Amino acid sequence: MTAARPPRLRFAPSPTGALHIGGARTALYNWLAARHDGGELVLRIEDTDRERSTEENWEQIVDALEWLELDWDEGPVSQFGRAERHRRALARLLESGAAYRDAATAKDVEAWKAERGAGAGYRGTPSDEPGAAVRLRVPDAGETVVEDLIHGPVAFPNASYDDFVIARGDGTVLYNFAVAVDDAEMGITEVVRGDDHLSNTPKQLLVLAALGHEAPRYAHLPLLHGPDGKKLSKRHGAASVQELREAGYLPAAVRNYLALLGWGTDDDTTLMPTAELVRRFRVDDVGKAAAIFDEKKLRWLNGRYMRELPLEDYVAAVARHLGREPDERLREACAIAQEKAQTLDEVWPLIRFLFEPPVDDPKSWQKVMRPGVEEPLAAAREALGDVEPFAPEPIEAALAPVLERFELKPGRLYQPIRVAITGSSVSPGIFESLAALGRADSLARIDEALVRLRSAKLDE
RNA sequence: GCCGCUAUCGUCUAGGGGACUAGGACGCCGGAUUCUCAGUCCGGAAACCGGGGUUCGAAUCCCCGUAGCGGUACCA
Repeated sequence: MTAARPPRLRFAPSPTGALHIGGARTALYNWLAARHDGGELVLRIEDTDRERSTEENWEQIVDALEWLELDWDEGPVSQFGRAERHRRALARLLESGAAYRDAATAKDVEAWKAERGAGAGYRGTPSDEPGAAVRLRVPDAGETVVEDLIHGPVAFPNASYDDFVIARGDGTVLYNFAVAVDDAEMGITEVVRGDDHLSNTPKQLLVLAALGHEAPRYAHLPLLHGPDGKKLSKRHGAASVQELREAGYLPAAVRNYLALLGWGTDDDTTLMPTAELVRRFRVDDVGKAAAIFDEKKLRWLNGRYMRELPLEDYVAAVARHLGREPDERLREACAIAQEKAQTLDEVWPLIRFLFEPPVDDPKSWQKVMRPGVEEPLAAAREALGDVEPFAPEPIEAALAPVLERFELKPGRLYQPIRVAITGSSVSPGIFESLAALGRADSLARIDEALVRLRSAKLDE
């Protein structure tokens, strides 16, 4: 047994819109780290910027996490809702002299810096003016070191940091202050977040030190980039969790894929169910380099998960995605399509012919309904009329003599049948498709195709 | 500008001084499965950013450069 207490982590997104894939990965890593050690996960929404925080954005985050099936033990906690505690901490710093009021504006700070030369951290002058912001005193000498779980120790010279603003003139606090106070007061032991916070960490460490709090352990995750190597944005296709859901991906596959983006095992296992992820994941093993989100691999992984799903679950997932009832017909349709789709989105085109008339696809028709198909197709129709029972194997057996009689390669007969009953040259296995459609509909559709074939001939 | 992070096939990665003729996965190319597509199976092409060091030996350690990224707000 290890001496370490179970860790307490937090996922702390700002409610500025849909949860991005990068945010989702951060959430997943926090969740995995917490579950791996039997720790706790707190969901805290960083909403101290009132203008950018809307209720709708809150819901989007919660909704995304729920879809990903990532649960939390506490929250969602509103950071803004902890304002009173922030005020108390602020008062303490003001009293001890660790922080001071300064009336300088951004312009003043700029001027100050222009005078001292680049690189010098701003140092203000205490003021009693009403509306003055509160700044933290940053030491001129020495450095602040972040002992990062992923990067190792990273040193930042104190002189390069401004006496930064921790509270606005109106008394509301700023991010770097609120985060430090909350992490400490909420008993957070491990902070796992994006790399973009690494250079902010010294500020938080300084706040923690001024307050006399112990610092949590930090792990800064490399950022995720789009296929062009740039920071992930809306331009990169499915960039949010919601878009992933709409594109027909399975939560379990997304978790597996996301886990592998920046983290790997020494044996390079790729397919890892969530339980295995929980068992093997360690933040310390996360890589340092930014990764690019590659939807191709996600598709492949998703296909693997789709095929391994028990039929009941598969039907349920497809029904939910299509907004249909998981009835017997859908169940039958899923049974013949499961091997073929990589995303839930790809299922409907394959099974559509079981619910609607054949699609009108001129390309398929032209490619397959060449001169000479009429006779064998008519023969196939006759053979199909006598099949008993109307099931895959008997159907195949009934069609074999037609193949022989016309000396056709299988595709020469099956493709026309496929186009006749589905309208498309792509479908599940032809025998399964016929059986699922049923004898009456199958024959009727082949008849219609024959009529169309004959009238086309007359037109020539 | 200043401060910081990062750098292995197209992509995700393994590898952390000799086991590297640099391994796996996705993707790609070719072949097989004599019903399409998908799947599956087999085979193939494909990488240590550049330059200096340290060392008997460097993808691995150090330095410089280059590139990418992040921070530098009374945003988060």
